[in-house]
Amino acid sequence: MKSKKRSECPLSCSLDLWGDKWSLLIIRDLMFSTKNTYGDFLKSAEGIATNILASRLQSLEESNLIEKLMHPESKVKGLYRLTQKGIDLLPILVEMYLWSDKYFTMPDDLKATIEAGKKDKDGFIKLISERLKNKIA
Amino acid sequence: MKSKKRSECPLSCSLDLWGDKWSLLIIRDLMFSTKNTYGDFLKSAEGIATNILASRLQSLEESNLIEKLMHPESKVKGLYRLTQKGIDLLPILVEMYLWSDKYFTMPDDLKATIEAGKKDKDGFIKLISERLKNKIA
DNA sequence: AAAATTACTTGCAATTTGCAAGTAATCTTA
DNA sequence: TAAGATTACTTGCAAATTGCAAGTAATTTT
Repeated sequence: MKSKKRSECPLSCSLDLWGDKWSLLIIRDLMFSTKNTYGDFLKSAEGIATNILASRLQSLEESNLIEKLMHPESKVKGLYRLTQKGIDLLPILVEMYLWSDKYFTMPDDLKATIEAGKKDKDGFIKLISERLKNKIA
Repeated sequence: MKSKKRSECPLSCSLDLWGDKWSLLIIRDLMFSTKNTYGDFLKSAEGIATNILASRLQSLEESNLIEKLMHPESKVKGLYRLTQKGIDLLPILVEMYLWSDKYFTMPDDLKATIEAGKKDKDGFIKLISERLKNKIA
């Protein structure tokens, strides 16, 4: 949460906001799955600790990458979603997936999606981006 | 250095390799500047600590993102350079710069470069990529 | 009204970071 | 050629962060 920037380098500034081992995984969940609550994120395969999750949600919100809303179905739950600033991280995530595809073995359930992103990157980004934008509107 | 993967998710696996606050800054230096020694990296604006630098150089080398060679001018110095695997991170860094350009103020000395990357992304990536590949060859 | 869910918070041990000082192997200079 | 300067690390230790196990508090369900 406290994070003064280490330099004026934009890359370094970006890393100050979301350059840790967990933040981008939350962004990923919001971007490519239907997860949008605290409990949803907890269930992700990496097994984030509850306190870390709370702290990351807070800092991502402070950085305006995500926002927290009332959950329409429950007063206990919150509902998180990406802001435009968060949606704009999509091209970075896509490039990360494409890099991964080259150097890791891809789980079967992701192969088709990656393949789509590889064949028509701009189209793929636009598609996902629009889908996310509709959630905001 | 010890880092078993948290899940099979390629994004998470990538973050396990270089998803910390320092690794990508070393990659950045190797990619966009002429820095290539331990001392060079130390001088970067962010002020990395000597032990962290040593530890990151080691883990990046273990992940085959960089390699350490003899320095042609001195036996004391080492010379680090990107491997092809490291060079392939370029599109990710470029997207990070483009995102930054939208949400941070860009230092003057970077504006021209970013502008080039924005106008012709693929051309820009190819140019830098070739330049780096020549160092390997 | 009691039990279960959901979203956190708290306490604490273990790991990682950051800082200041070494150290060791070259190089440079007088 | 001996003394000092460079370069690349390593070490020790305090401070910060992480990870885990237990709470807690506000709903929701039964």
